[in-house]
Amino acid sequence: MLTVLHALQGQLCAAMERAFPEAAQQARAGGRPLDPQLAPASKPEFGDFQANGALPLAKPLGQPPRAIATAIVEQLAADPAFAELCEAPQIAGPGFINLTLRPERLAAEVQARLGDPRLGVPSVAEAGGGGLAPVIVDFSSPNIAKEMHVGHLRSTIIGDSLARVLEFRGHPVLRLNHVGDWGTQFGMLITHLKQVAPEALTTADAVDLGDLVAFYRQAKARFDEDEAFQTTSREEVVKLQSGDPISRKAWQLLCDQSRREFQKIYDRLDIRLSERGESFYNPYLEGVVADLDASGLLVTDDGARCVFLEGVSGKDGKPLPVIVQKSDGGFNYATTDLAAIRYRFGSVPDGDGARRVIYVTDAGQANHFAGVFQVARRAGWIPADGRLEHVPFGLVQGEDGKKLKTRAGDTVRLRDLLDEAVERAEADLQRRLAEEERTEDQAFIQHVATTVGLAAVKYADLSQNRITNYQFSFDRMLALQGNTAPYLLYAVVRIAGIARKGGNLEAGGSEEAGSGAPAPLTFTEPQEWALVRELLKLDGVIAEVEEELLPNRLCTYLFELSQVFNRFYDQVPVLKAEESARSSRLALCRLTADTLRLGLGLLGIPTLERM
RNA sequence: GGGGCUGUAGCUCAGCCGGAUAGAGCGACGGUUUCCUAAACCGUAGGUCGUGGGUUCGAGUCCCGCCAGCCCCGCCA
Repeated sequence: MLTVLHALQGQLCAAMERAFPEAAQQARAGGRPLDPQLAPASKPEFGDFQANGALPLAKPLGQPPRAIATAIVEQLAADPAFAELCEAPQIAGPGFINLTLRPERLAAEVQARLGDPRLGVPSVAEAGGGGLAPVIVDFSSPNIAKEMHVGHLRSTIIGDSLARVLEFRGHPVLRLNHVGDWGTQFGMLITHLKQVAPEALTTADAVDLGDLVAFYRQAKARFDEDEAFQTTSREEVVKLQSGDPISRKAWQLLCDQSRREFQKIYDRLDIRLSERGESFYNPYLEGVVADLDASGLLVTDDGARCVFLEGVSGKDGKPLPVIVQKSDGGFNYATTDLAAIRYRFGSVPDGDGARRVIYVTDAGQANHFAGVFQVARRAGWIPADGRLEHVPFGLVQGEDGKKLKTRAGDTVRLRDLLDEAVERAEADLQRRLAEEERTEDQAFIQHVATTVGLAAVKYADLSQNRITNYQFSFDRMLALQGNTAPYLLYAVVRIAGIARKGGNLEAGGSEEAGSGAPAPLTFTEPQEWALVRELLKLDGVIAEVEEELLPNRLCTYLFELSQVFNRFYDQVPVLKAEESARSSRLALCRLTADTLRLGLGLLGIPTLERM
């Protein structure tokens, strides 16, 4: 419906221009051309669109807003292109102009989508031609020698979904896993392992990952207390970063082991990622500092080299620094992040040539990224048309409203959390099968439980506005009613049921064999029209997610679509309908299923035929 | 001390560029099944949008103050 919206926008602007030429000219001269304030109708009874642009004109024109609206409507009515799209506009309330599309236009839009694998969502690749600049989505980013936990869940799921939406829109997307595989933490770990488990540094898988995690914790504790250990650790970092073969080998083994473990999770969640860890940027760190120095941004303070931020003051009103080289000469995470920005926007042989870079990390890093982004901007590393965006998200909390922990008080491992979701989904399914006296084989039960369990975890996370903290609850996410994955999956299953019971969904608008052109779609019931209007919103929703990077907007849409469909399903017969209505209703079912499958697919959620 | 985010129904949350009577789901209460999976549908009750100002034709939405919660703040990431 975006194309219709654009057409109406143009017609409204032209109508306002004709109705109030002087005001329009003045407005243009003032740099603020008249705006019809066209938007989707806020309520179904207002039609499809509303234009509120008459109201703000009342004061400057010295006329009542309804009179202004009337003048605009008169001009609109004189436009044949408008008359073809819309019924006669209604003026309502203080001066809103309500627009309702002609039924045959709506039916034609549905018809067009039935034959379109993209369901009416345009691709930037078609429009812009080749040579599109890549979009980078930086997400997940676990740390080597640590297990993935719930904290990584949000980044992984949100990042994956955003990448899928951008890919669907036709952007070349680089999904980058900026794993923590460098820096002080490795010095600590290697130093500690040399003393307690030297075999881990020379032999693959000599200790298992759980032990490695424990060793890491011990190393961290020693680092915080023991000065001699700190010194040795720092020396170890220097050895690693300068390429000492023994250190490199140990590092490689540890990374490989962790990587295999991460990959199991990614495979389970069907997430594709290219690993490009912090270590990748090691060769560029000195160049970053040199660049900053050359731009005159660098200041040495307390022995550390830093850039002082503009507009951000810390204690005692002093500007806040971003430290890029520590007093011992080492680099830190800010240096690495700066090197990454420079590389990602850099042109192709020595960079990615990206024009949009998106970081999906927790909101706690907002200050850090704001600082790093400012430095990058001042250093001139971001092209004029480049977009650099931090996509923050809130904490995962338990049902007590505190940070999610196990009963024993430990961090919840992602693996365990996914297991539990699948187990609970299976228990629910078994209970339902027993109640309904259905029998299904083990493969079916496993497949449904796995799909529903993982879908529930993903959807619960994605359906919430990411900026707020998110209260994790198995009971709520697996609930069979409400804004949950099972509710949406069930809508798809219902349509699949219609297909199984004899509804030929693939026949397009027509069921008549041999008849070349499809029979025209005819809709009579309000539930049909409600479904038609809902289906046509898809392209606008996708455009919004692409721009705002809020997957919950897509979730809300899919939930509302499912609700409208369930109402239709409940109140309007499909298979038992008279022939002319039957084929049109089957077409609606098919488009609904396709829309739900596509939308859920963009959330990383596969659908089911039966459940 | 400085900065960021959040505050909407009993609970969990939506609310798009400021727009008409603030919306869902859960929970509560009451209905619907000869019919495509009732994992559904229909209805009722439930609100000082933290609070006080301001901007304007119009504010949950924008601006300022205050209160509460969470998070961050020089050489960890």
